Amino acid sequence: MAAGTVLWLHLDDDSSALAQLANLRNAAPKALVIVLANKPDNEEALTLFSEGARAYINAHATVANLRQVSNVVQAGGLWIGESLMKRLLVSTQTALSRAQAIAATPKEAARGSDDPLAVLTKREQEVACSVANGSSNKEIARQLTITERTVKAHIGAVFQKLNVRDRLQLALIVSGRRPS
Amino acid sequence: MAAGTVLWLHLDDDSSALAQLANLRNAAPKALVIVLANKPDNEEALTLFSEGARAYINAHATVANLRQVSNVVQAGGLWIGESLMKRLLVSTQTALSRAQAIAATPKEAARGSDDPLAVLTKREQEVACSVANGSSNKEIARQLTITERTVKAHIGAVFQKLNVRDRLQLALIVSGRRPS
DNA sequence: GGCGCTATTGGACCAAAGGACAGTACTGGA
DNA sequence: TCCAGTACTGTCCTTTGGTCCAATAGCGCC
Repeated sequence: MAAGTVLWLHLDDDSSALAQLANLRNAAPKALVIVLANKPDNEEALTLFSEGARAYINAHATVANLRQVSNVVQAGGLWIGESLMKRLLVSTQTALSRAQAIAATPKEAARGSDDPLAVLTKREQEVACSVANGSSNKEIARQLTITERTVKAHIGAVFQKLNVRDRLQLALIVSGRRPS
Repeated sequence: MAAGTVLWLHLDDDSSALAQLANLRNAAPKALVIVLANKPDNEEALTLFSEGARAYINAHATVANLRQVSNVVQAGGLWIGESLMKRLLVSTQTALSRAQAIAATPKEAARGSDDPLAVLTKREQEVACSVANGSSNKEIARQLTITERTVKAHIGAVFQKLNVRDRLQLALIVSGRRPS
């Protein structure tokens, strides 16, 4: 397999993305791998980039987009989707400050020193806390006297910002932060 | 300034690189900024990327290289030098694995005082722990090589025994906290 | 053998959760 | 004044989660 060859890896949802990429890169270490994900996820993207992926993109992207990505990768670049970019940079920041925190004060690192809820708006923090207390959307709606729909909107925003897929994972993050 | 315009920012060694970029991006928020550094530095690069730079490269690179980078950026890509890439990914990795470790440990928290899981059968404890780790029914089914249906059966039994109404409250209990 | 507990699965059914796509309204800057 | 961010609401639709009823099978025990 010559260097410069571009390979497209369409992720199979049924097994570990990392394993799939690792396999492929084992077989063709020098290929430039573009990963197509059915359900793009920031964490997954990071993991895959660290395994040597050169691009990570929604499998349902337009042909034009795919061609563009291919061009970038062939030219030696790294493709990070527009939407991913912003958040990736944010998380890179926190990852860095965390890494630094670990190096500086390993004691604090054990408890997660920075507040993951900091990126959330006031309202988002409210719903996030309620979710973490085990409330249902309906209950939260009643609590805050807003529609269940609005609760979902806030929760959806929180999921994106904290990069979790459901309320349970959100609860784990929030309660891990404040073991009261 | 139209989106898609590429700007080359040759860093002045005498003032803060971040400030220089911030200025430029203020003036042209939508431009794609390629940063040229006389003395490339990974830390600096990260800072600049988080400020919205699209590429960071040695100012003394060959013309061919610069053209290549330009192509990548114009196509919407991100250019990250080889060494930086490696470094960036490593720190991301450690942060990730740490986050995962935190997310995966609530199980142990429950082991200190009396274990509410004691009333559960072995299998029920297994699914309860998986639930508390944020896994979906489908994932648990795969993990234990049983049907999703069976997972539901176990979970239902757990709900009754622990007197909770859903997986989130179960997770909170297993994590050693009380749902309010 | 019969009883109870555990583990497993099926089908049907309904509620909750969450995404996609849109839209209105207010506010604090540049 | 225009713009970005925040808060809020709507509809449609798909996926998950959870419950009910029902069944088969292994295991230890009296």
